[in-house]
Parts: sequence; structure tokens; C-alpha cells
Amino acid sequence: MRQSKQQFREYLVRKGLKTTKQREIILDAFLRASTHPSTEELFLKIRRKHPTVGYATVYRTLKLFADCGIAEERNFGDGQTRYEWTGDERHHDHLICTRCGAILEFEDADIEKLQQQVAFRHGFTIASHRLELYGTCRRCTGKS
Amino acid sequence: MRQSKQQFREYLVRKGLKTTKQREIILDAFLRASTHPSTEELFLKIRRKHPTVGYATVYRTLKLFADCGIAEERNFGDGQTRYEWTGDERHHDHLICTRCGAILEFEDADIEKLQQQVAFRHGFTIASHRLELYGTCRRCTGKS
DNA sequence: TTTTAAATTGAAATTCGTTTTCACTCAAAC
DNA sequence: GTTTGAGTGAAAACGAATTTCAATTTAAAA
Repeated sequence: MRQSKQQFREYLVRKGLKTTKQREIILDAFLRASTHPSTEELFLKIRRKHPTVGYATVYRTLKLFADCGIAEERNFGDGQTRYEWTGDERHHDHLICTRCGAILEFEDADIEKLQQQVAFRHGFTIASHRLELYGTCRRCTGKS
Repeated sequence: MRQSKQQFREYLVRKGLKTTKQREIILDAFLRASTHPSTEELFLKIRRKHPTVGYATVYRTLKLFADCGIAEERNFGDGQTRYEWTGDERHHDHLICTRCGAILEFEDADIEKLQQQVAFRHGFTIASHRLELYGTCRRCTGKS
């Protein structure tokens, strides 16, 4: 987290951009968010404490986070772009509940091993991958 | 292809829906498309021969294709929903070469099994998944 | 510290793909 | 043929993403 803040600061300097109160507020809120917030979710969360920060600023700042590498844009098919903090360097995949929108992270070494094998069989060298499992979570499965 | 047409016909009957000229035109065009067309692309393509078919009808009909299982909605991050013919084959995943753009399809039962196990451990019921491996293909790995 | 140029901001407007509405048409069951 | 309800196209509505613009703020220069 401290690392990400530093990285963002350096990016701003490198690009000749400015440090502003809003950017600090948004960065703090983003790093504090445990989930994968969409622009709107983060905006609403921030608004509680800082009612003057506008949606457009949150939107633009999240783009900056993605540009400088401390966040990644993700699209889980609910029609909203979500931002995931990359600082936590360990790769993980996602379980997404299509009923309630819950997102769980997981990692599975065996699956990764099999992916390597598949790639090897096809002569590929894997640089990265994306695995998303869509379905219903425990709570939603119970309901009709 | 003949299979898909049959499948769509049966779906219409089962749901009490009707066979119309437009639906036949759109299905033909979709099956003839080699790419993964977006609604708009398919609409434009169809319009050349059949200027009276409306965008909304193409849109609705593609949804029907997805519902009945002969197509799948896909989102490759270009802001447009694309429809992929599922053919008569089973689900497959993708190996994508980030150097030359080549796309290989593969399926791996073991990986799918492990996915089920992961989901089970988290109380999830999987409806679908998406797995994409990004890297360099055999040919590109050789080059500098 | 004051000045100044350029970046930043919030609110509103705009864009763009998706989805729905509605009056009219058509398929197919009778 | 008549009837009934699904289907259609055009246009409107929708929602998230993006841009515009006048006013504000930053930070470097004076």
C-alpha cells in the first residue's frame, strides 16, 4: 500500500501532473476498499466523508491508477467497469456470483500447473492468464 | 450448422415462439459469419441484402440464440457484446498469443474438474467460466 | 510572497451501446 | 377466413462512460 502510493506519486511527477486533495482522498479510499469497486461504488463510498468530490474526478482518477499500474480494469459482465488493486502481487482468480454480485478470490496451484501443461502441449509460453468462474454463491443457491 | 438450425427451431416451438422471415435471415447471416460479430456488425451485414430488417430485431434474435444455446455472449473489452457460435462442439478456452494475435482453442477436462472442486470448496455452483491464457506462441517465442 | 501558466475540478452535457416502448403486422392455431 | 398473441421497426429511454467548460487550485517562476 505504501508502495502503491509511492508509485502513484512518481507517476504524477513523471507525467507533470499535480497532487491534489481529491487524488489523495480517492487513493486512500481505493486502497482501503476490500472489494473490487466500480467507479460508482467508490464514488458513493467517498461521498459519505467527502461530499464535494465529484463522480468525474473519481472516474478520471481511477483511470490514472490503471495508467500508472497500481490498478487494473476488470469487467465481470455486470455492466460496470471495476478496478482491482494490483499491489498485492500474488496472482489470483475470481469466483463471481451472478445472482448477488459477490466476488471471491482464489488461487489454485494445481490449476496453474495444468495450464502450464496445456500451454506446453501447444508450444506456448504463458505470460499471464485470466480465469473467472461464474455461478451462484452458497447463499444465493439456497434461494429459489 | 444444420444442427444449430434444428436446435433453434425446437427452441422456438418449445417456448411457443414463432418462425419468421427475419429470424431465418438473421440465423443464416449469423451462421455464415466467420468472425465473432457484434450486434451492430451483424446488423450492418444483413442490411446490405435485407434493408428492412431492424436493429432491434437483430438484437433480440441474438439474445434468442444465446438463450437456446447456439451462441454465447462474449465481451472482449472493446465495448461491444459479441456473439460466438457454439457450434455442435463443447465449451472451449483460449490460448492467445500477445505477439501475433493468434488464438488457439483448447479444452481440458482436468482443469474443469479442478474448477468444480474450487467452486465446491467455496460453496459455489458454477454456471459457466472463462479461461484465457496469454503468452507467446511457438513461432513468436523463437523471434527476438 | 506574489504572479502566472497550466493542470484540475464539479456539474452538466454528451456520447454510445443496449434495452424498452408502442402501434402496427404477421404467424399459426382454430 | 378469423382470431389471438407473438413479432416487428422506429423511436424513445436507459445507463454507464466520457467530455466539455467555466471556475478553482497547484506549483513553478518571479
